Formats: sequence, C-alpha cells, structure tokens
Amino acid sequence: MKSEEIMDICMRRGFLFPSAEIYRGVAGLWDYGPLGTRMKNSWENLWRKHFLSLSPNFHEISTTNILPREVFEASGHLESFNDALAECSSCHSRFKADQLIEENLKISSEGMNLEEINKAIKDNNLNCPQCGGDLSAKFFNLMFRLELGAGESIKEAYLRPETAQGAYLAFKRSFKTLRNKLPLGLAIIGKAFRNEISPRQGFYRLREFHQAELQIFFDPDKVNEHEDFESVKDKKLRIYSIEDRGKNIREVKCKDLDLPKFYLYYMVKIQDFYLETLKLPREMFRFRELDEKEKAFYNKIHWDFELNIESLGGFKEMGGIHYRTDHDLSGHQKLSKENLMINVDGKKFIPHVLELSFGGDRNLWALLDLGYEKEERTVLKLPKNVAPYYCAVFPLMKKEELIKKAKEVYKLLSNEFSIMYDDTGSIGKRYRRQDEIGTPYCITIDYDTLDDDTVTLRDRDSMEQERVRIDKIIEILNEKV
RNA sequence: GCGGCUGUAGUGUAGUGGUUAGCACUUGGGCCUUCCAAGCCUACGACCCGGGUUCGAAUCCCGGCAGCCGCACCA
Repeated sequence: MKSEEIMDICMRRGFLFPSAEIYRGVAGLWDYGPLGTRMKNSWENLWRKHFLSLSPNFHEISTTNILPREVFEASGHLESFNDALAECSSCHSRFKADQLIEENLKISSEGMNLEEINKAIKDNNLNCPQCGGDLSAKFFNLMFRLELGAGESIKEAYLRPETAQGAYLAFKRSFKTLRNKLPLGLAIIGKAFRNEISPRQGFYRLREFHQAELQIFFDPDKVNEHEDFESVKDKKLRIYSIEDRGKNIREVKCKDLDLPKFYLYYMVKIQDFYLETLKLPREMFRFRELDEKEKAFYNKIHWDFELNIESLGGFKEMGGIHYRTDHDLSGHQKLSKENLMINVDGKKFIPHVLELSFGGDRNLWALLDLGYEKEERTVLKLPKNVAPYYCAVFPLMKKEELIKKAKEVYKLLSNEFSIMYDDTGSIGKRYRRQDEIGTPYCITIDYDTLDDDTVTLRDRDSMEQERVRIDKIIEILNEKV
C-alpha cells in the first residue's frame, strides 16, 4: 500500500523510472530521474563528507566495473556465487544440486563438475521431488559474465558484484602513493551488478545497483584499539544481537560490547551517519548481528545496519560492517603471485580489512519511506540535506512585477542552494507540489516585498511562515540546514 | 524459475464482442486571485506487446513482458 504510494510519487514526479520502460522494462533495472538523481548525489556527498573526514588517510578512488576472471577466482565469488541447480524437464522446478545429491546419496558433491553431477543424478535415478520428472543440472552464477575482445583472444571477465574488489586491487599502489601509512581507507562509490534470478520487492533487490563502500586496511595486531576510541566509548549503540532475536533492541554503551575497539568505533560512526547527519528517528535504526548461516563466507565479524521500513515490512538491511580479515588480499596474493605484504616499522604482514558497505538505492528508498506522510496533505519529510531541492521561490501571483522580483531572488539563491522557481497555479497548490517532493523551504514574493524587501519563508514540516529580509535569506537558510 | 491473481492517459477508474473508449485528479496554456491542492475556459494524453479466433477484439484464446501474493533464490 505505502510502497505503491511512494512509487507513485517517484514515477510521477521524476525520482525513479523502470529502465527501458518503453520496451516494457526489465525486472531489477531502474533509472533515476531528475529528482532522484539530485537526491542520490546529495546522499553520496553526505556519505563522502561523513566517512572520508574520519581520517586524513581515507581517500576516494574510482575503479572499473569490469574485472577479469582471476579477480573473482581469488575472491571466492566464482565458486560461491556459482550454484549448480538441477532443473526438472517437465515442471521446471529448480533445486540445489549439491543438496539433492547429499541428501539422497549421502555423498558430498564438492569438487564435482557439471558432467559428474549429471552422471550422479542419472546413475542414481534422482527424479524431481516435485513431480518425478527428469532432472538435469546447470550452473547459475550470480555474476554477469562478459567476453572481452573477439575471436581467439577473448578474455573472460565479469561485472563486479561488489565495489570492494577494486579497492583490494588498488591497495598496493595506493598504499605506496599515500606513503605507507595505516590505517588506510579506500572508498568507492559506484555500481555493482548481480544477476538475481527473480528480483522482487520493487526497488529493494536490483540487478544493477549503487554501493558506497569504505575499505579500511589496518594492522591486525591493532584491532583492539583506535586512537579516537575515548571519544565514543560511552556512546550507546542500538543493537540486536543473535541472543536478542525475538526480543527488543538494546541500547548498549560501546565499551560494554564484546567487540574489537576498531570495529566498535566505526559502528558508532555509522550510527551517527543515520542519527546525526541524516537526523533519522533513533528508534528506526539498529545493528543486527548475523549468524553463521547468514554471514558472507569472507567475514569474521558481520553486523548489518538496518532501518525500519514500513513499505518493506520492517527492519531492512541498509548495509553491513564486515571484518573481512586478510581474506581478499591473501587470495589475490596467492593467485596473482604479487607480494601484497607491507612493511611497517620493520614488521611485514598482510593488512586486515574492515569494510563499511552501504547499498545506495535501498538507502534512498528508506529515506523516501521514512519521510512519506499522507494526511490532509502529502508530504515527503526528507532530511533537508538530501531533498532534491532545498528551497523554492514563488511570486504570490502571476503578475509581472512580482515575477520580476521573484526571479531576482531565485537568481540570488541559485548560486548557494539547489533551488527551483514556480509561478503556475495558486499559491497553495505550489506549496503542496513542493511538499510532495520534500522541498524544505518555500519563499514567496508579494506586494510588500516590492516596498520593504522582505519575503515569506514557509517551512515544509510545520507549514509555518515567517517574514524575513531578502539580504538575510542566505544566512537564515544556511543556519537551517 | 514454478503456481495463483492482475495489466485501459502520469494516477485512480468506467467500459465483458460492434462506444467518436467515458469520468475524476494531474499536467500545459489562458482568465481570476494578496499565502496553503478554490473557481472558470482550453489543450495534451490510454486499451502492456505479439499472435490466434471472429465479418468485427480493450473485451475471448495462446505466448511474451511487467506487477502483486506464495514457493524457490537472495554472496
């Protein structure tokens, strides 16, 4: 219900559209329209500002979407993203081949190739559990496979399923370039691709999506320290651990949690991003601990951070904080034969990685959901710093002298803020239009303005109005952000 | 991918074999209007795609695509 209402605004007002819509679209592919793009850019910029400022040695890089096969061999994605599924020739149900073989034949299918799996199925007369039909196995990989070049010289490559690998590949040179200092943070804001079998839930699971990830490389001997830990030790984190399942979220002081300090510090900074930078309601946020089954194969410690999204039925993952150890760098060192060890003060080691990973698209959806309000009016109470427009300027009526003045004010402000101008329809209608796309402030020019250079400043959330001088507006708006 | 339900302007809908495919809101233009979706005039705009049945299909049948629900999948 709410999900459709938000999607309605998104399509009608230009936040999101189905990609290739005139060809009926494709599940899991979405375009950002003009307003959505503004919002996405703002969110990404806030993210940059918040996370890159945590250390002078945190830097953003931009790496390719296409990477050669070896990268994912080393990372483990080729293997663990690659499931052999047995498909029934009559009812087309699919089953995991390894499970089927293990359960029925009590042998492990590990290491079997497709031929061997199919032979095992055939020799043992394994039939479809659903209808009894014939089964044949095929590999389904969640990564998009590409062929680079042509003819004999084709190189096998994949679209990256996470931005992270780019940072690991760039680590060695970045570390040198940045003069051999740890911790080193490499952030990548970009796209990732997963060939989801059936993307559902509208905008939540996509085939092409945005990630904002920060890979922090550090000395594993120092995992239980952080130079600024003192400043966060008494901060309360909202946690939902494995033991808390079925119970309530707890607020626990950072220093009382049994997690490495280096990890805790960044949990606090992530929580701050949501509660302080975006100013979301505290009760909508939590960290959720993943159990062994849910954890990604490369993670030693893995908590997700979640927001309570009504349109998606409750708390949903916005990202994760992953202690990946040296899984990736060691894997790349082994396969590439490149030495990825570093030497810090005479100590040689492969650094460990703490990954802060955010799903861009679902974060935006969350903001739309949390902001959406429909009572006597429809209003998107977006955080002011991510709203597509910060302010709109109107002449009270469509009269030449008011329009002229309004355009002057528009021009004055457009250098400072993301701003829009509108002079069609009644003033009330124009306010409502801005409410619907979340514009925090509207400025109206009336006949008094022509006499005394004051305007009406109207607040999106309270609908209250105040009279302010034009030469003070920039200052006043800046204070309100 | 399987099963069930669904698909008419941007949105919500009317239309169940022959309609110039109707209505409301939205949007563009105009009039009016001194602060919260007012009113008046006017314009734009749709049968998801393909095939079949039929003299004739938005309507019936088949396939595709998309959406919703359930199953499976979700590193």
